[in-house]
Amino acid sequence: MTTTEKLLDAAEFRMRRGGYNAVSFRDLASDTNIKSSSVHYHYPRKEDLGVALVERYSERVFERLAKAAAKADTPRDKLLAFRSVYRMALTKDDAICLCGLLGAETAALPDAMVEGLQAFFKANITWVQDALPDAISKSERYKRACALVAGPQGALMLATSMADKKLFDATTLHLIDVALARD
Amino acid sequence: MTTTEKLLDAAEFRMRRGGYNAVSFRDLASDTNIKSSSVHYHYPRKEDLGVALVERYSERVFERLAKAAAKADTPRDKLLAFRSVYRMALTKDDAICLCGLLGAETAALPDAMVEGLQAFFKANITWVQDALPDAISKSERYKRACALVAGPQGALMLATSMADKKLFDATTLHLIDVALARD
DNA sequence: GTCTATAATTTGATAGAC
DNA sequence: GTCTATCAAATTATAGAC
Repeated sequence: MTTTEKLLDAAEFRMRRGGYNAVSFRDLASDTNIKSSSVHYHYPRKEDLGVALVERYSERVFERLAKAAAKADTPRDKLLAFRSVYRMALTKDDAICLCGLLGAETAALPDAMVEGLQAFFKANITWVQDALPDAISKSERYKRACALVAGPQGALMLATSMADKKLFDATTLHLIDVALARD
Repeated sequence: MTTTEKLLDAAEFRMRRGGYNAVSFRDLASDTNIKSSSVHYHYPRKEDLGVALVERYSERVFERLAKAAAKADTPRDKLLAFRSVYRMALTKDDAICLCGLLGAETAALPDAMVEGLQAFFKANITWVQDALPDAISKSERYKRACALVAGPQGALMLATSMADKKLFDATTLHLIDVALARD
């Protein structure tokens, strides 16, 4: 594993738990057994690290979505695949979505990071919209896609804060069912 | 306005934009034209301030919910009232829900604050559950209530991050409609 | 790429006078 | 309740040697 990979892993772990300001160069240095000045070699400013993090996170999510969607035939299967990608954030990493947390801090983040977050969410909405049945009108598909992106984000936050992972499952399954109801 | 009120206002404003770590004693001091040591007189540790903030915020939300519910007859009207309380966060304050943002940072917050957040969300779920029609089974009401609490929280985050307030309206209205569908 | 060293600023917090 | 003064630690960041 390269140093930048180790750094991004450590930064993602910390940022997904406490947000942008919960990560310091010295934290990352000790996590990866180098000095903080060496961290600055890889990411001169904290903003650079933040942008790289959002970028890598986005790529990973959409890789997983592409893979999951390839195996899914019906709209329902695709939406369940979408859900499973975010469910993994909770079960595998015991954390919420990086972009969900940073999205909540949007007002205090560097512009370059906000652009990355907006691209992430826009792509999420488009993905879900395309997964919904053609039979539903386009404007209605957009609304439901927004609900299916916002819902799991809120469910991740709620489940983590309440220390109740089942809450994510129940909530998101309900959301999928209703999103597929006839127009 | 008392000094503690001014302090809580300033702290809430900042925390709802950047999270717990985006607020410093010196920020609050300059916001209220006193010195940071005087801020410590009112809230010795930052944790004390955080707990007081969550407490005041929770009280205000449930006051508003009680008022809004008193004027609402049908389940749909009650849910629209619930939505309007969170919608105000966006339209009046141009910020997301304090507890939604802090909930996302749960893993990095003092225990006493997390307890306050859990109480807030639990009471939210109960409120919505009670607002849903009796005709829906209790376990189903619980699931839908979770979705109706998580959904608007995610929608606030999404709308803020995308700088598109209409997104909140469309998303949450859809959520309410489907939550009222027959069991 | 990594290190030592260090700068400049910020942060949470305390002691004690008024 | 607010102030001055101060502290110890943490933070982002840079310069320059190896």
